[in-house]
Order: sequence, then structure tokens, then C-alpha cells
Amino acid sequence: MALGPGSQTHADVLRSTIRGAGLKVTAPRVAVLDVLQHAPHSSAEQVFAEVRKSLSGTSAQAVYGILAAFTGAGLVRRFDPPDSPALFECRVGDNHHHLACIGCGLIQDVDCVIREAPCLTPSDDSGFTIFSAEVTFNGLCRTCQSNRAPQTA
Amino acid sequence: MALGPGSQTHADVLRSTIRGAGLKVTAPRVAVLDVLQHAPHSSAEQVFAEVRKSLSGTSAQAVYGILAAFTGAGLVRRFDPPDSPALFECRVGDNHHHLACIGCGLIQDVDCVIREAPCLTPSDDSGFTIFSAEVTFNGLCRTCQSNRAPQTA
DNA sequence: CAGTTGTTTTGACAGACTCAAAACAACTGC
DNA sequence: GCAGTTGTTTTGAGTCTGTCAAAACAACTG
Ligand SMILES: [Mn+2]
Ligand SMILES: [Mn+2]
Ligand SMILES: [Zn+2]
Ligand SMILES: [Zn+2]
Repeated sequence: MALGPGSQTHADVLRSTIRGAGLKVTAPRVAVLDVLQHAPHSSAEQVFAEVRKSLSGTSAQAVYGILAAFTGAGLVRRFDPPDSPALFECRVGDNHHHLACIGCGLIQDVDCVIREAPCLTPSDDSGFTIFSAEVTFNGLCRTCQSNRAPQTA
Repeated sequence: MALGPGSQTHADVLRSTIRGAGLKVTAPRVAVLDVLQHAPHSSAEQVFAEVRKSLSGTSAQAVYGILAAFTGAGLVRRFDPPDSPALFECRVGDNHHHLACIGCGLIQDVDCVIREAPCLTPSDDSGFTIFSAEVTFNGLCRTCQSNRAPQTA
């Protein structure tokens, strides 16, 4: 199927997302955003490795800089699970949370614990003005549970 | 006041806490526990600096090792706020949470968001068995709010 | 198409933490 | 009390993740 004059490629969408955030559009930025959309919860290192597959000249520092710029612009969200480098994802602005498997490191999204605007309202805010809440549930995923269960017998 | 035969010094309490966790009692361990009780939410580096005041021979690696041992034994809790080294505290087992000031780095305790056992029950656990939840509220403390307010005028 | 501004590369470097081996100290039981 | 066993600490090197600054470079502006 040929694309008509008014149609937009996927790359075009990425470009306007970046431009819409007030950032200049560059090849490494398009690549980073693309990687992040296909592989959420990626570390800088993982993004870097993936980006290099299509843009081999890209430096690690560029990736760090791009991730910081995107995070600052609200295009991506960064979070810091324990015992892991920072992870990045495009799902932003919905205050969702994460399940982290202690066994294998798997990360899964979880919707906001209480419905509504919640999770941004602690029982006593001590005068703080709260902008965001980071909730990480640490546990064992289904796979790691079955891998350990036999050993208990 | 002289201490009778049955009385316990503060150091004695620390010692039996450590022994009760199944760990050998050593001077650096007693010192670390003492520091942590007086200064919760301390980094390894801060604990190290404080310990050296009374036990100047102690190495940084010892402090890292002790903190890891204490954390493993359930004697202290470790948490990882964004943009900060890991912090340690003695308040353990109550699943409490933290307010972190984006401006000055102040950390404050918050009781569990929902009362009861909560915060350990995400809306959908995807089959995970959950052991702990780490909740960090990011915002501005009262002081940082007033420091910034004038600039808005 | 040249100018301005923001971006990327390059290379050095720092912070937080880990690893391994040897020296050492705490508990065990004689 | 004292040697043995086991766990701890020191020492020293090294890793991983991320930061800084300057120069080369590319995107948007008009
Ligand atoms: Mn997510
Ligand atoms: Mn606390
Ligand atoms: Zn798992
Ligand atoms: Zn503050």
C-alpha cells in the first residue's frame, strides 16, 4: 500500500512527538524514542545497545543526554528500582506503579493502587507539596515462584 | 548513679539486638547500629563518617558489609531514593513510606498510606507474591516551598 | 543558505558500591 | 583460660553507572 501525501509514517509521529516537546529532532532522538516505545523499562545501557543496531555512530553519552532531555520534557519517565540501574519508559503521566521480581528482575506495570488521583496523597504530608509518587512492589513473579517451590519440598 | 548487677547499658542493648539477629557482636557493628538509631535515613558514607569518630580504624568496606548483614538479618531497612545513594534506618517491619524533598533532599517518614496491611496489595498483582512495597513521595518541603515562592512574584 | 542555538562526540573522571585474599577477632567447647 | 573454628574486617584493586566540559557538528530560523 502506497502512502498518500497526507499520511504519516511511524517515524513522522515520533518526530512530531519530539518537536512537540520543544526539542530539536535528531536521528538519535528518534531512535531512542522508538526503542523505548517497543521496549519499556529499559536501562540506558539497553537503549544504547538497541540504538546502535540502526545508528552505529551513536555514543553512550548521547543516549544519557537524550534520556535526561526526554525525562525533563515529560516525554519519558525514569524510575530507580533497587539493585538496578535507572529504567525508562514512555508511559507517562498516569502515575502507574511497578512490580519488581526479586528473583529474575522482571518489571511489570501496575495501575494506580487506589483508583482516582490517589497514591499522591500520603496520610500526613508534613507540609510537603507532592508532585509524584514512586511505588515499587518487590516480590517473586510466577515463574520464579515455581522455580523455587520444588526446593522447599 | 552506679549500675547494679542486673542493669543494662545502652551498649548492652545494642549487643543483644545484634546477637539476637544471629550475628557476631563486634565493635564496628555496635557503632553502626548506634549511629543508625540516632540518625535514621543515613547513607553508608554518612554512617562511615560517624562511626570513625569513635572507631577510627574502621574501614568503609566494613560499613558496607555491616549494613548488608543488618539488612539481610532484618535489623535495618534499606531504601533507594532517586538521585541519592541508598539510605538505611532501624525502623523496620512497619512498611512505612517516605517523603523526599526535591529541593533540599530532606527525607521524612510517612505512615502507611492506607491503614491496615495495605500498600502490599496492588490492584492487580499479575501473579506476583509480594514481600514489600517501597513508596516514595517526591515533592517540596515547607522550607523549600517558601524559598521558592518569592521568585514566583 | 548562512547564522544561531542546541546536540552529539570524545575523553576524562567521579560516586557508590563490589570482589577477593589475607589478617584478625568472636564465639565454641575443652 | 585457651586453642580451634568460623565469621568479620582490612586492604587494595576494580566495576558499573552516570557526570562534566570542550570541541565538532547538525537542526531550525529568516
Ligand atoms: Mn511502567
Ligand atoms: Mn523511614
Ligand atoms: Zn521472576
Ligand atoms: Zn526541602
